[in-house]
Amino acid sequence: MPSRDDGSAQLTGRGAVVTIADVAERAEVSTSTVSYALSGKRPISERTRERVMRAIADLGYHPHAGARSLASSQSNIIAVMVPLRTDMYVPVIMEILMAMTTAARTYGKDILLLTGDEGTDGVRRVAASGLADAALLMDVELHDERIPVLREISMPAVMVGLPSEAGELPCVDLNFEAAGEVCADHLADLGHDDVALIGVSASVYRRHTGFAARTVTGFMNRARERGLRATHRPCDGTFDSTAGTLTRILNERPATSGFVIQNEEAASQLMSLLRQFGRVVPQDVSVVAICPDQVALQSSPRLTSVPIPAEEMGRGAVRLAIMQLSGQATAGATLIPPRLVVRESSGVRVR
Amino acid sequence: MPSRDDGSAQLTGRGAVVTIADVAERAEVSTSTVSYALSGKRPISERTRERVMRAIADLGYHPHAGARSLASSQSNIIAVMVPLRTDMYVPVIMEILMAMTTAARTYGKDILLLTGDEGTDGVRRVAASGLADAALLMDVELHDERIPVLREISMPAVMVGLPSEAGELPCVDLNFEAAGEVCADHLADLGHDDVALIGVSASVYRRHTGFAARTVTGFMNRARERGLRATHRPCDGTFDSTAGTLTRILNERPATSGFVIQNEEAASQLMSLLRQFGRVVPQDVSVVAICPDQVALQSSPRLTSVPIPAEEMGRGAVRLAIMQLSGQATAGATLIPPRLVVRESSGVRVR
DNA sequence: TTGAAAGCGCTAACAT
DNA sequence: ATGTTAGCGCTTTCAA
Repeated sequence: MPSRDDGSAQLTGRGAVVTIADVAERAEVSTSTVSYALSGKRPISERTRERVMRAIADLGYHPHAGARSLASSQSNIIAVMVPLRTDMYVPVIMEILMAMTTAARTYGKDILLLTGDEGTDGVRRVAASGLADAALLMDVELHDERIPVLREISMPAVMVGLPSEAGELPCVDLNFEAAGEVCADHLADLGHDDVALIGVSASVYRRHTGFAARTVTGFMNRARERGLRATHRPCDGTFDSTAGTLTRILNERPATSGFVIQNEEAASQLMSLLRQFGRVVPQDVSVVAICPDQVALQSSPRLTSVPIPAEEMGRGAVRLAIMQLSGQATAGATLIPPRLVVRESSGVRVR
Repeated sequence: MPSRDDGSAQLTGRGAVVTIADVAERAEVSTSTVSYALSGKRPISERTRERVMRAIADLGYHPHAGARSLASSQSNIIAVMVPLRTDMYVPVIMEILMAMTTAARTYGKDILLLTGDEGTDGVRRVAASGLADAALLMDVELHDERIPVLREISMPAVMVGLPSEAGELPCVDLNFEAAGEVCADHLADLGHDDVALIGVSASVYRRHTGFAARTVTGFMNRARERGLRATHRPCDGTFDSTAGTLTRILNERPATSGFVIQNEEAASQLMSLLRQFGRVVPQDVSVVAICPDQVALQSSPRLTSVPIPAEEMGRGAVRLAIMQLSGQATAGATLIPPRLVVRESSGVRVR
């Protein structure tokens, strides 16, 4: 390799390679001083620090990530594993992912993307190769095979979702059980006594993906406590499925005047169908959705909803990972309390 | 730092650190032999290779990513920049992203996620720090500020989308102009002579995000060539907007019997509205959508559509990046030809 | 408050 | 076909 002190530009991928030695030379200090000025791990005189910073700016220096990771055994990379086939609504996944990426940058970390089909080997690989120093797992299942692996490799990890055997592993999720309760309460408060929950597809319930079942539990229990007649139906999100589900509910219980819908695809379809069936919202029936704001706002009328706090979940997961990285304890589940936003789709029952 | 030859397990993040030296010792070869056995950059006898592979498996060895990147100036990481606020339909972005991640792994690469709000500095940073050795830019705009940066840092890069000043930079996209043509042709072939394109929100057209305008161009030109009366309307995806757009079209041109819709949110709404307005699809009107299959399939009736080849776009972008990394030329645009899938929403015009 | 220098684990000449 | 070894650019003792 050509020596660098001839001042010629390098034609490698990195362009002109500026090293810490270059910075040290220009600032007339040692390389360790530059390193410490950057990390703050030992006191540096104000005068020296300024000279160093100046040199860094002048030369456009960026520390080499690989060298840093080799010397410090810290990659400053957080791996995020996203299942290929997920139970969650894709825009929510995306929003969480972006929130994670943004949050990670505020801690000087970057996000590495892993697909679920790399499976447990993916986690092992990035851990063993030192590629990442923490892992975030999205859309975890009740019995997730990645959980034992996480324990085994003892790498800081946070899960988005609520598995049953989380044990000491930290996780972040919306409190879906409380969300179900909030919805039941809202409808009960408005005087509705015959209510129905339209949920996600039956296959999701079968796969035991925590969140779906938890909403049902919260909703049904609270409905019973409030003395409501309540029922629950899955729905796979196609128009025909939504139409079938609604038809059956209205046939079996024509008096149903309150709906909770936890299915982003079906939400807007439900509104069209109610209109088509001659039910005016919110005069005849009230609808409460558990969905991202975007979905609630593009329906007509705009939906009263419990929003999915995607941004908060992403940010929270990163924060927990960073805490673990700095040795702080973070065990247990962080359940975000639901928030009810009342819009135009719910109102007092008119008899 | 404690020496490793005392056999004690390390309690760092990486657990028991297995190095190439450990593998070499166990296989009774030199470290370079292990390295070459892994990279294939020089011939290794079958017997030796087997011993090495055996040792690697026995010890559970994974090369240290940082060390590798330092020694080889190749990080094996590809950065992907996704805009925070995008014009594209989010599930499509996600599918492209996942396809990229999966494709990258087949080349032994990993994907690093960058948000658009890191802006041009983000690209500079990952390039200068050697964090990534190629960049993929999603949802590029017609005049994208990241393009000059890409040139300046001379890092292999591929764009998803079709900017106007692409120059020699490779990009991948669906041929939206041809997609517009295909839709016009399909409707013309079915005997429709009064047709309308319902597009994305006006703000997207204003932002000049290539794809939207290109579809309109292809559609309008081909419609004219085929002697159709054609019109074009933006739509922002809310139910009220879709209803308004449709109402206006039907008021101004009651004879309109062919619709092209390039708006995922509005597609299912449009079907409900047509039903509500008493138009039977496909007997009274035909609808062709430019949208992902998932959207086409969850509508009722299922939509004739030009699918967005998300998976192909993601895979193609990675392939082009890999080609550049290995020194092959890849200049210019790769426009994926549209495919028309006829389903139940289009049929011969009945007068 | 600062400097000198020994690695971190790997790759790629340069040997043989 | 294989071994030896000099770095890659940084962090972090150990010294001063």
